[in-house]
Amino acid sequence: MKHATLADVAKATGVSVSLVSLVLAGKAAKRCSPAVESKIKRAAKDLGYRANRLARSLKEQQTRTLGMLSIEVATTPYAGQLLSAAQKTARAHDYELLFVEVENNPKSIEEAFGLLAEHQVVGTIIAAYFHSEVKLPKARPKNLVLANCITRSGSYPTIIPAEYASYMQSLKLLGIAGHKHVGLIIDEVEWPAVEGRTKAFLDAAQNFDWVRPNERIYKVSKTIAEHGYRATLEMMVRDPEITAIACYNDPLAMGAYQALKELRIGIPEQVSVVGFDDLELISGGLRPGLTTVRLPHYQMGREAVEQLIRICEEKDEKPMNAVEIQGELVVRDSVSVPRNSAASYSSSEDSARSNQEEEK
Amino acid sequence: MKHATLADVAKATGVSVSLVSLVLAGKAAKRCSPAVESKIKRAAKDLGYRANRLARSLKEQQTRTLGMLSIEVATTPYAGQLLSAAQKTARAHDYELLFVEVENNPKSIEEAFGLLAEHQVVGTIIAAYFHSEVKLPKARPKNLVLANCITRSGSYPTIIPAEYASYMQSLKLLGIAGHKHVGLIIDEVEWPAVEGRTKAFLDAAQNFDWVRPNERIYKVSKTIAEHGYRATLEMMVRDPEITAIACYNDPLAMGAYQALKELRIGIPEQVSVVGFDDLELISGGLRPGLTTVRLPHYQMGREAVEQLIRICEEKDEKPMNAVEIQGELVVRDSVSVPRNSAASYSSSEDSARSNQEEEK
DNA sequence: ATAATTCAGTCAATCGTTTGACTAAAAAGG
DNA sequence: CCTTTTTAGTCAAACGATTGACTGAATTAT
Repeated sequence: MKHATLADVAKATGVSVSLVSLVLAGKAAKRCSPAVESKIKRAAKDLGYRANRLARSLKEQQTRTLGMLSIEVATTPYAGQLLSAAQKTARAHDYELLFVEVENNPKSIEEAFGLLAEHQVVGTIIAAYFHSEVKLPKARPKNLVLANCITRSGSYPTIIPAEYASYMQSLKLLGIAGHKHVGLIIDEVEWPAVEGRTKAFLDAAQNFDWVRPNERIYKVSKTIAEHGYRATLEMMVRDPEITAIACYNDPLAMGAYQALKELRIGIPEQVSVVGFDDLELISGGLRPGLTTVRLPHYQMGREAVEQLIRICEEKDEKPMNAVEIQGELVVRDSVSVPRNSAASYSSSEDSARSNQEEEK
Repeated sequence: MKHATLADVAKATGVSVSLVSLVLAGKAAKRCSPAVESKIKRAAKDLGYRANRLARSLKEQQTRTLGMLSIEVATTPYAGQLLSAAQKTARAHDYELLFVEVENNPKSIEEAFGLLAEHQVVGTIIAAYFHSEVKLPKARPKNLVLANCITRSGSYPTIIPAEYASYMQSLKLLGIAGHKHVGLIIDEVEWPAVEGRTKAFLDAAQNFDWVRPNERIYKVSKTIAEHGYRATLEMMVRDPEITAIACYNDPLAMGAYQALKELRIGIPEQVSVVGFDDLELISGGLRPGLTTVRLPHYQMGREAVEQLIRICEEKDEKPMNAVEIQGELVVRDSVSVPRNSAASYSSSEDSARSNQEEEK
């Protein structure tokens, strides 16, 4: 059963297609008598009339569809946030989202661009799941916004997390609490995110007079719990003065917890821990709850789409280049003031006290 | 700069629009000389011609767009899998995915249906992020497939996880290992998933002669680590004979780990643990690695789209109703044979041995 | 009474693509 | 040489919605 068209409504009402179109679009100013108008509206409703957007867009030479290019986005926990925000925001402006997943290479992206072109999208968002760099093909659509990624092959409006400022929030918390011996566990690969957070660490160290910060940066090859565990073990044995561990992300912090618990080091009584990302599953699931920073994936999705729509509708006077969105410090229970003295940690169980304290 | 159209290519080549269309569609059988044909193809390439799908679909009275209705899907870690699979599968068949997120109520779904109708989608998938029930509005699109959810308001092709069989795999592992005292931590809400997994537990109990299974089901109001922690604490204190804990999902298992570690109960030497879902962040991050079951989100997405396309193209002889997809047992290190004797657990630290053993 | 204006609509072209029907010229057949 | 067939194309209608230009009747103004 095909959908009702304007012609169907017109026939049912006994008027011309034009009039039905005008009335349903609310543009029948003085062209239609109230009686006929309501008759048309009734018939449209009865027939379940829905405008055919293909036809409309063809005539208007303009769709209301946005392309959403996701770079391998779909397999990560954050992905949904951004996508969800993008879709809802688009919807709120009466735009639709054509979702395409691509790989992070110019060829795959070019192919997707072509597809989107066939669908006459008016604008395109490229979103990555972690703050990364993307290489674009030579042929590019005209309205393009980047979310959570950057590119050197051109200058486009870009929405990225404020790595430095966001991370600084949790580091400041450590600094204010009085920590002087802080270790950092971070990815060895020089992502933009790594750069910003490392700089934040070093600046915080300077501001708060942290001791030997450069020697206390532990690099890992994968930012997963396992590596956080190993790095923490190494850190605490080599450098028992440390009273706080800043982790590049929550999975690393999860590993840090495991190492600290194994060493019978109380969190946060003996060592404070901060993470990054606020993966609720981890940060909310750990005991004690992990103090971390929530990255604004939802806002990034929203901002990106709003920006894109502004560009598409040419409401944008001066297209800005990169907007940084600040994360939000989520305070749970993994940070306290530093303990007084340095302990000597080995695998011995001299201080199982910490766990006792937790239980009371 | 508008896109090149058939007319542009025709003008550039000096032939009619029809011929260009025919040639580019490969339907110019005996209607075109080889010379002209290659001239047309050249011009099309040079101009970067891309067919306008709106116009094509309008003419053909048929799009190649599928609607993807996600029920609050986008905020969960699994979401991406399903979505990614769906998009890639659609792409592989030259279909596009129009992504819309909805709430799980008939009104929101009806609104989305309307939108999709305007875009003339040929088929629709409704996907939920956990195996749940959805209520549909009266008005429904004709080609509809459900993924990871069921409905009582009609009969549609449905792709759902095989809860019973999937969960049974991990329970069987416990049974074969020789466990007789197994506890279950499960959601108190009667989702389809809860039903299937509870039945699997009871059947496994029967098959393997587990002791008092009915008394060993612990219900939680939220399936998060915190509640798994509390349930495990209660379970182990009230019922110290237990040698294995089956958890409804991985976050609960994460909580179980925390409780067991706090009680100084070694995993898996003293108590084995199994989870469900295989949230890599948790299952791969815990120490020891959590043995769990991976739900086939990727396959569900793929199957759903393939099924839908088959229906749309009417290749489907007898439309099947519900297809259950089996999960995959992921064996890590949280299961071993049961310890010999029941210990008495309190918060005392008599058996810190377990942790020692792990480290050697 | 006539002209001007308003009212209540209709007409027709257009967007880009597809495709069955048509045609003019060339080639083949008798 | 005339007919038939093939080759190499063109024509035109259609899909559904939009909208400026138009029209015929009724109302108002002069």
